[in-house]
Amino acid sequence: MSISKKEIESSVKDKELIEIRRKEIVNAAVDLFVRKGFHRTTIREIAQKFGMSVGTLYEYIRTKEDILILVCDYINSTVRMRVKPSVEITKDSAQSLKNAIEIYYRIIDELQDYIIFLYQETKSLSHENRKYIFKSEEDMTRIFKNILTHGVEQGSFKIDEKNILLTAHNIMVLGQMWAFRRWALQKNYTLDRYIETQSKSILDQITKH
Amino acid sequence: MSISKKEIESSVKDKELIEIRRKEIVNAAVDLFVRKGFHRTTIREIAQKFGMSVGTLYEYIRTKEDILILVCDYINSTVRMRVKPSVEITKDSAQSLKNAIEIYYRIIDELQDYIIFLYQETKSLSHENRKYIFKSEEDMTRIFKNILTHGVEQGSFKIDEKNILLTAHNIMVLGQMWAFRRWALQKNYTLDRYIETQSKSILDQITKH
DNA sequence: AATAGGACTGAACGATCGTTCAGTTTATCA
DNA sequence: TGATAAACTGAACGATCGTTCAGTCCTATT
Repeated sequence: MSISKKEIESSVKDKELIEIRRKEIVNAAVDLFVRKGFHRTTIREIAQKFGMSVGTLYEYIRTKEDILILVCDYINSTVRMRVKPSVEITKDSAQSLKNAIEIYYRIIDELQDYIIFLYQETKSLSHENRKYIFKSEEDMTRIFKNILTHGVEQGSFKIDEKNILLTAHNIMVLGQMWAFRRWALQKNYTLDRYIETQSKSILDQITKH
Repeated sequence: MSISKKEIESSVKDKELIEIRRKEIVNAAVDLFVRKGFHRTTIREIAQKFGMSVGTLYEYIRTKEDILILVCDYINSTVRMRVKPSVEITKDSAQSLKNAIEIYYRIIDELQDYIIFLYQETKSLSHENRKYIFKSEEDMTRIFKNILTHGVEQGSFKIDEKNILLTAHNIMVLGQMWAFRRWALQKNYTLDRYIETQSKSILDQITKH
């Protein structure tokens, strides 16, 4: 599924073992990265945390950046894998959108440390790999875009054709904001209230009055 | 004005010279930081760029993080100094808000590299200094909050008391999004269109129908 | 049991970089 | 003009860290 996993070379032959070890690496690295940041985390720490030597670690990756790719990829696909199956496009477009927003925002709340990490460390990736992260985010945007387009087509929503994409981005950013502005928001609002308020104002905005 | 400048110690006695040198340091550092990131930029590069030796640089700061504080502070106060005097609370609240949004969004467009930098490197600051950055962002939020509150009081806007703060945050994040989602937005919209669309939808949402 | 090769180990390497400090230059003022 | 202190210099220090590789361990095959 994920592109990067296929592209990162390894000196180990056993494909299955590569999968197992890389999962261990990601599990160890994701906590350290989120807690200390990419640059402050050392290869030694990661190796120690999943109980292997530095040398072995380097049998499964080429560089430290490879680990960052694996981690970013893991976070992205975790979010996507949990949103996608829960989202359904029904006849009641307003309800579909409301559901999708709620699911997405709750996952952001749950994975807020990871979301913030993605925002902050994307720049540590090479140009090539950064493009991959953006592509992944565009996949998520498309989910909301589809719901919106469907709602417009069947007459539930009233959005200028050209603004559908923008609305999809707004929905996503207003969710992610719950994570990266938590220092201000989470003192003043509960998650439930936040979801309710934001989704109400989004729906108000696009529903025919 | 800025807290940090007073708090960073220096071995140099001449207060005026400190100001001058620190401005040189910030000017040199801001470009390098924005282009290469904080961790990838070396003290040597900064010193070389403003034409002084590493030793001299260390007469004006204590650690590398001090430079980061100076730079973050510089970016924040630049934005604030340019927004604050241009914003005025008039009788026409809707127009006041529209103006404030336009001014803020245009500055974000102009300083987008700096805004992204702030988002990404805040985490490299110590807890103490991060709080300072958040406080600075709250100052900006207050500008919008005041306009909104004023509009509600005189009956132009209809916002639940408890949601005024949230609306202010929404306005700011939808602006900052122009910078940190430029990979998607700036291909599809012009700044003028972006400002128009976003401010229209914000105003629609809070204006009594 | 012998052997081959895949998987693993961690000490060592080399490069980088923040920071310091002994010494030099410059400016000030008696 | 000479003395004093502030300002400046950059080589050197010490610590860190990504990466490598010569050698060991383990497992499967004959």
